[in-house]
Amino acid sequence: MPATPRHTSRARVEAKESSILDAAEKIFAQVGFDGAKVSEIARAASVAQGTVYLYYKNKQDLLAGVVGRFWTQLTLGAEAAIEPDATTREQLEQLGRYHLNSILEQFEVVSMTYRARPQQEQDLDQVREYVRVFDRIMQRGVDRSELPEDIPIGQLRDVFFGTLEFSARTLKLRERPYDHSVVTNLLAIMVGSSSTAAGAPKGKEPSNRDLMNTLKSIQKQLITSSES
Amino acid sequence: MPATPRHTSRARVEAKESSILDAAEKIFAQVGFDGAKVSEIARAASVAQGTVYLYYKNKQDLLAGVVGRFWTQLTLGAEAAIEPDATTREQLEQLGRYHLNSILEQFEVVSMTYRARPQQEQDLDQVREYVRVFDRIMQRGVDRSELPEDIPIGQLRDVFFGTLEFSARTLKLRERPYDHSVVTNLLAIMVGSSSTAAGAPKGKEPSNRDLMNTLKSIQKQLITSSES
DNA sequence: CTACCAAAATGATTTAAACTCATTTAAAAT
DNA sequence: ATTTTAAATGAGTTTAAATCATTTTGGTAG
Repeated sequence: MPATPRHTSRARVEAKESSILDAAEKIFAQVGFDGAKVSEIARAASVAQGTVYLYYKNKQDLLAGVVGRFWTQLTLGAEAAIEPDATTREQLEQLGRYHLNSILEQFEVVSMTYRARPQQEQDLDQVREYVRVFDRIMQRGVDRSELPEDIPIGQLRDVFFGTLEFSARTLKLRERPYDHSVVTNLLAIMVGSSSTAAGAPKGKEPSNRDLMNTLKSIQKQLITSSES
Repeated sequence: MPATPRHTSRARVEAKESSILDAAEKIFAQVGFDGAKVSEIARAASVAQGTVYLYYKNKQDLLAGVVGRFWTQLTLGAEAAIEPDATTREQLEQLGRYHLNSILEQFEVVSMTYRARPQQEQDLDQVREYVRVFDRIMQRGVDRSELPEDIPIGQLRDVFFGTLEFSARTLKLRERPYDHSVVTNLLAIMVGSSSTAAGAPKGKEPSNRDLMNTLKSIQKQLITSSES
C-alpha cells in the first residue's frame, strides 16, 4: 500500500502519484470526466492501468484527487495574492481578481468540482479550506473595526463566490477574457462605491464609511442570522 | 419513429415519453446520474430497456430531457409568481423567493443541470429561457424609469442567480430550510435597502430612490460594459 | 371478419470500459 | 547472496450502456 511506504522513499511514491494526477488533469480537461478512459490516463502517465488503482480507489476518487489538488493550490495562491496590510476592501478586490482569473483559466477543473462530491455528501475539504480565505479577510475587517461586528459573513461569502462563478461561466460562454469590471461591480454592491478602478477620480482615499454604512443597512434587514 | 407518429395518436406517445421522464427524474434524484441504471428507469416506467432508447438517444439525452423539463416548468412557475403590476423591486423579490424555494426543493435536478451540457457546449436552451424572466423584469424597470437605462443587466443577473444558487447549496449542506433573509439581503445589496421584510417598520412605502441611487453609483464604476 | 402493414415495443446479444487479482519485477533488509 | 516485502503489471472479469433482429400492437382496407 502506498499509504504507509516503509521500504521505499516517500518522495518517489509521491512523484508517481503526482504524475498520475498530472495525466488525469490533462485528460479530464481535454475530454471531460465521462470521455476520459482510465487506460488513456494510465498511458499518459506511463504506468499500467492497475497502477492507477493502487493510488486511487476508482475513477471518482482520481477526480477528487485532481480537484482537491487544484483547490489546495488555489488557497496557497490566494494567500500569496493578498497583501496583509491592505484594507479589507483592497484585500477583497485582490481575492476577487485572483479568484476570477484562476477559475477562468482552469474552468474545466472547476466545473468538475461538483462531480467530485458524489450524492449530496459534504463539500470537498479543500474547497472548504479555500473559502476560509474569504472568511479570514472579513473577520479581520471586523477585528479592525472596518466592518460591523454582526455582519453576515456566510451570506456575503455566497454572494462573492456565487457571483464570480456565474460571471466566469458567462464570460466563458461568450468567449470573453477576464473582465475586471465584474470584480469592481461586485465590490461596489457588496461594500459600497469607494472606487479603486482605473478612470475613476484620483487622489481620493477609499473611505471605509461607505462600507460601514452599506453593511449596517443590510444588517438592519437581517431577520434571522442563519449561522454562528 | 416516435418523431412522426401517423398511425398512433400523438397523445399516447407523449404520455409514454413523459412517464419515462417521470421515472428517470425519480431514479436520478434518488441515486444520482451515475448510480442510475437505464434498466431501473425502464422498470420504473414499466417499459423495456430498448423502449427508452426509442425516445432518447442515450442516457445523457435522457438527463437532458429531465433537466430541460424542469427548467421549462420553472419558467412557467416564475411567470405565474410575479405580479405584473408590482414594482421592479417587488418583482425581483417574488422571483428570488420563488427561485430559492424551487431550487431547494429540486436540488438534485438543479445539480444535474451542469452534467446535462456535455463538454463546454452551450447552456441548455431551457435555462437560457428561464433567465430571461429576470432580464424582462429588469428591462421593464428601465422602461418604467425605475432603473437607470444603462444598468448592466447581464452582470446583475449573475449576482442574482449566482448568489441564490450558492446560498441554496449552503442551506442544503447545513440542512436548513428556505431562509427568506437570503433573498432580502440579496435585494438589499443589489437594489438598496427599502425594506419589505417582516419585523421592519410598517406603513412606509418602499422607495425607488434608494434603488436608483445604488444602481447609479454602481454605474459610475462600470469601466467597460461587457455586453449590449 | 380477416388479412395486411407499419409503427412501437421487446429483451437477448453485443460492446466498451471500469475494476480485479494472480503473477512478475524491483527494492530493501538481513 | 538470499530472503522478504513492496510495487507494478496487464490479461481477465464484471457491469451496464447501447443495439437490433424479432415480436406485438393497433390501425386500415378488402
